[in-house]
Amino acid sequence: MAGINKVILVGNLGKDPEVRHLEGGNSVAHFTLATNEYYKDKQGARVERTEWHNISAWRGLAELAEKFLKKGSQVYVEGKLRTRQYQDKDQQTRYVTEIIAEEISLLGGRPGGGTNGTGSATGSANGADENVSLRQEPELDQLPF
Amino acid sequence: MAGINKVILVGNLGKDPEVRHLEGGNSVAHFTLATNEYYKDKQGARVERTEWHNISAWRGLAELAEKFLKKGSQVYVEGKLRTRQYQDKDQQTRYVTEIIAEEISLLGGRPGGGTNGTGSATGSANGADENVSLRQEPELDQLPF
Amino acid sequence: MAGINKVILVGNLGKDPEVRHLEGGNSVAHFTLATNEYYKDKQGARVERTEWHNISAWRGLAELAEKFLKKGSQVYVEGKLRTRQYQDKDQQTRYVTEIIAEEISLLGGRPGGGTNGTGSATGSANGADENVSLRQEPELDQLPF
Amino acid sequence: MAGINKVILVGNLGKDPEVRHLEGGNSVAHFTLATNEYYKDKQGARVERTEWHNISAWRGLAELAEKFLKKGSQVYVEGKLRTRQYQDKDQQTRYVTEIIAEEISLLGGRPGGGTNGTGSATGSANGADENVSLRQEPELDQLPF
DNA sequence: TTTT
DNA sequence: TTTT
Repeated sequence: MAGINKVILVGNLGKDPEVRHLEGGNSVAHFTLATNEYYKDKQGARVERTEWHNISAWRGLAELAEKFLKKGSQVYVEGKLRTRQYQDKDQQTRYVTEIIAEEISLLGGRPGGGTNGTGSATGSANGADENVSLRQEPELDQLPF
Repeated sequence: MAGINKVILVGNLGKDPEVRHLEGGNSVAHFTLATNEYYKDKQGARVERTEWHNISAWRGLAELAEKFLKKGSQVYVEGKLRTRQYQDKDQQTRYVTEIIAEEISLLGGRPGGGTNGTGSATGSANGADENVSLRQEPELDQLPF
Repeated sequence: MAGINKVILVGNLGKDPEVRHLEGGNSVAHFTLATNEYYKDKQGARVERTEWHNISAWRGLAELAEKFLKKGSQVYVEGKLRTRQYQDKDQQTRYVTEIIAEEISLLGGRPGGGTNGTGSATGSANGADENVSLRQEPELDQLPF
Repeated sequence: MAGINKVILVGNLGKDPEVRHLEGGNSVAHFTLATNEYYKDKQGARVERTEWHNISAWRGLAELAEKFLKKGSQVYVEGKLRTRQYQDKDQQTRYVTEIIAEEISLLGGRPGGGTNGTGSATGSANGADENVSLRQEPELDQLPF
């Protein structure tokens, strides 16, 4: 029986996305996303806690990430959880959990959600003036699961 | 700025939950949840892929899990992602990603979604005839983050 | 700027779906879905409250509904909200809010979540033994908005 | 059996919230939220479509709305669907579907997502500099269902 | 490593 | 009635 595997995040990119263009025309972007939450501890002090998420975006979503997202951008990400295993340098099996993006939408107003270290202060260059949003179903057989 | 960190799963338990009763009256349940998906590969063959998720449920949700969930049960789980780090036996830092449950709802009809290895074929004993569903906000300062 | 408009429901069909096959090969299914919740009133008495939702499913999702869903079936429905206006018999403008389905997944175990008034007690005929689940993006320009 | 009734929206307020302070200290805010989507029609022309949602926020969420939200603000709203019936001026039964908010989070960067008709251009007055976010379970027996 |  |  089919199940549901859905993640919904709203947060800020920790760094500019890293994009790799694969042989065959495919491309993939990776970035980390911070989601903050606030609560009071037993002493009543306000505590901030940040959770970091590993996001993978493929094909059209990788292109959107490359063009429009950068360090600090506030985005909505919807996707699915996937835990991959790999061998570390000591040949130990390790696991890493990622969110495979299925929808990305750039949030925030005019001035944009972040500053680009490399300059390009061209007004709302990466702001959400335009409609920066895409939904894309994963082509599962093309992912290196 | 606060973010959104939300996971929604519908799947089946891989094993009976493991419940620990902590000092101080707190309790925590752990279980794994399988979400299946189906797709066609390039040759058009039907492929099934199973993703396994680590679920942690605290306090009231742990009690619900202990009483009503077992291997095979079909459940709805809503929660948040949390990646913990720990030291493995070689003193290497390792990471594991879990879903901290905020809502659990037992799905499925009368006969229940699973068989209990220990017997207890008492009709709808663990079926969803009753309302087996609970939402509970995490008390963040009480979790061993 | 693009927004997010998402509905996630788990509930039971109130009646068998009504399916219309439109000219041009398109088809649409309508059904109502009940979601129950339980709470205690001020006197501590347990109260059940049922919310009814109007679901519209198009094309492949309409076919899935026609083939596999019936009165009582427990389903997961994901979709988007849409409020339509129409003229009632007195030429008054009226509004109705529907959920346009984007994903439907039949839940529940072997015997299935419902009985079919027309018989067909063929074992797990409409149970979720098979993978009865489909995601389908709406072709917005083909919907009669 | 309990169900799931969940709505997730990201959009912009059409007007400032209307807040009523009820006898007994309770309060409720109403506002409309626009979610935009973009698609291409059969001729390939880009079309924008706006869906309007009726949001009701109670108690703490009403106070958050009153203090921090205004026309144009970009917000995340999570809640549940509820269809109310009422008698119109001709004593006809009418229905209206609302989203009862359970979580509201103000999105957007410094300059804030909207302009206040009454002035107060005080920098980030309504921006999301602060953590403007609240989750609150509905006290169902206190809502005028 | 983000954001406020 | 919003936003871009």
